[in-house]
Amino acid sequence: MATIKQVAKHANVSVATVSRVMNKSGYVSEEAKEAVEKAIAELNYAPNRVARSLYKKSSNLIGLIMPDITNPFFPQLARAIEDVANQHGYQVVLCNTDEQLEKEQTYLVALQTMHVDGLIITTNHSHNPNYETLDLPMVALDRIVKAGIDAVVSDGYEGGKLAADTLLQHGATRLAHIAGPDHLKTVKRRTEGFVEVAGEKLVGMTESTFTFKDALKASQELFDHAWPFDGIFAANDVIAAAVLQEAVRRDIRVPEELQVIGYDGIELGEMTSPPLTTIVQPIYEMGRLATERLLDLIEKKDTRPREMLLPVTLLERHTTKRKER
Amino acid sequence: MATIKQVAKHANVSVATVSRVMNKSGYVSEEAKEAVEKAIAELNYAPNRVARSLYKKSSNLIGLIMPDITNPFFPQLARAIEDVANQHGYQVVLCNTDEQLEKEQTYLVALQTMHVDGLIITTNHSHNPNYETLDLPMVALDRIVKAGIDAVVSDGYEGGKLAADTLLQHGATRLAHIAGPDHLKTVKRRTEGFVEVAGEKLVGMTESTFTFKDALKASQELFDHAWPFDGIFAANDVIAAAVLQEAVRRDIRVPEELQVIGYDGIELGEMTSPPLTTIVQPIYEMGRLATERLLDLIEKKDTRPREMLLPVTLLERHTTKRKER
DNA sequence: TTGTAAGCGTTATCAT
DNA sequence: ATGATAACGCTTACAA
Repeated sequence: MATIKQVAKHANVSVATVSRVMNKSGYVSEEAKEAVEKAIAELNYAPNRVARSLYKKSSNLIGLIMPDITNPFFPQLARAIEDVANQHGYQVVLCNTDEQLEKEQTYLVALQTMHVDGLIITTNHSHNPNYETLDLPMVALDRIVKAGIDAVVSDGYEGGKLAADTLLQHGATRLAHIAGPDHLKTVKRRTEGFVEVAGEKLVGMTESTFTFKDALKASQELFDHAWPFDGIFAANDVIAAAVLQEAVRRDIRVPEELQVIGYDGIELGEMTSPPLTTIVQPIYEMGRLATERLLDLIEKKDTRPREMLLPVTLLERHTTKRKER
Repeated sequence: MATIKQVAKHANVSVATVSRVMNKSGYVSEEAKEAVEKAIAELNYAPNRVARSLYKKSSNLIGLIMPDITNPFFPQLARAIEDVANQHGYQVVLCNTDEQLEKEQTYLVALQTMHVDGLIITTNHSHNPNYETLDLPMVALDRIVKAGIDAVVSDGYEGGKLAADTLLQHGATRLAHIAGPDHLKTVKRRTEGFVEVAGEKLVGMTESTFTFKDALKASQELFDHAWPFDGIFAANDVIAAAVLQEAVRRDIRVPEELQVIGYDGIELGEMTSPPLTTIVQPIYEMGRLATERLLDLIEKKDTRPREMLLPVTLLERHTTKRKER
């Protein structure tokens, strides 16, 4: 790769002049400009971002810290983030923490020493002392790290209520629920909302992680102990898929005998049989918003509100009945 | 963040000495070493990777170029890559190209100017002139870029044959197939293998992209035009899921009336009803191998073979019958 | 064993 | 309008 020095020599000007035309800063004669541009083209020059980083203390890199890209909720988020970052000339460094504090810690210093300009974090360790001392622009996504750190999340509480409402309105009278991991506050909200409106109608409830295996086990337990119920809300779509699978194994007809509603709106829900009714979070939108917010923070345009609570919607596919009346 | 200069002052030595203890290079007295280590601890010093990059012309960054992380085949790959990269002190920057030559091009220069040490590419543009001129270590993954570039792929041809064999052995007599996009050579191999052993028994065949919507459309067409058949092989698991969904919509019992086999072995296959029998590629393994190979290339330990063809296995879940006899 | 200083490729200040 | 040059934080000859 050519350097600015070579370009300068080639164009018979100084490096300062080359820098000026690259950055459109300061005065430069038409003549010089043309010579430089010609040299740049001929040498196929592109400025060395590492050198620029060193001087400017800014790398146009953002760090993306998530539990596990393999969890089907995250790829869409990552995609959104990468899209808008890229549109603004930033690249993203991907980090999978498996929710382990130690990995998180290691990444944090790696990211810091490479001078990323900001961080997007999807993590639960609100108590992680690291984030407090860190003075990097950052925004939490789908999780709330702590007051004082920007966050974008969707309205799980409303989502839970919406799920219960829907089930009830579609004629269900005995409701069940599989909650998500207890330590995820944003997920817990879904359960709270659901329980709130389900009230007396709630006849069974258990908990599961977001892996399919665990979800299957939880489903089986629930069917064993709490059956019969005619409406069930799962804390995410993966769990809902497990419920569905277990239901067909038991020859329970969905939605005639049992209606099921998932949560998230990931593509998986489209692929089950029957296709899954679900509460959709605007996942891509969340990623987009978080990244735009981060970029604003980085560029010191610290304007918009600090926490964004996005609305959630019902997507009726075929695991709920067509609305009565 | 503290700099090496501050550490030096704090420890009453020169920056050279600090550098020596950081890198365990050259001589340094026990005394000095201790003083430096103490200073490092006290100032919480971590060397600036940008500065180091500039001097060493190596960033400990690797670029990961893939079509779309949102496609369920890729997250596992990305995870594997990130895992082994991380174990070796490298970070990965994620790039989604949507298979667009132009985006690919843009990323390539961005990555190059930030001095990534190597590239892992999952792309089809074998004719992309960019890769030829680029002199960066790189390995192609799941795709073959061109002779001369390292690649790790799995044995699609054997996979296709295995699928046909299995269907036949399990009593199917009228075979159908939905192929993947024509421009993906590694995917085409699956079709070739399948067709090879299906022979006369092949009664219907069509083609689809890897999006679920398209796959559903293709399935419907196939059912409309080629029915009846009692065994079908889909070029990947997403297409297989579409076939499954369409089959239940038509009240075709799987596997009694129709056996289906997918390809890839992604988690989705576990979540369908019934769970999908599939040809599994060792996805994580492929990512791991590719990355290890890349790291070897980067570190000039250019030893192992240049192309790796990984074996594929049959995972019998419930869309095929239990073996007869 | 240790320190001085050049150099990595930029940007920006300050003369001219 | 342009060119020298210091500075960014590090590594590594080379000298001492």
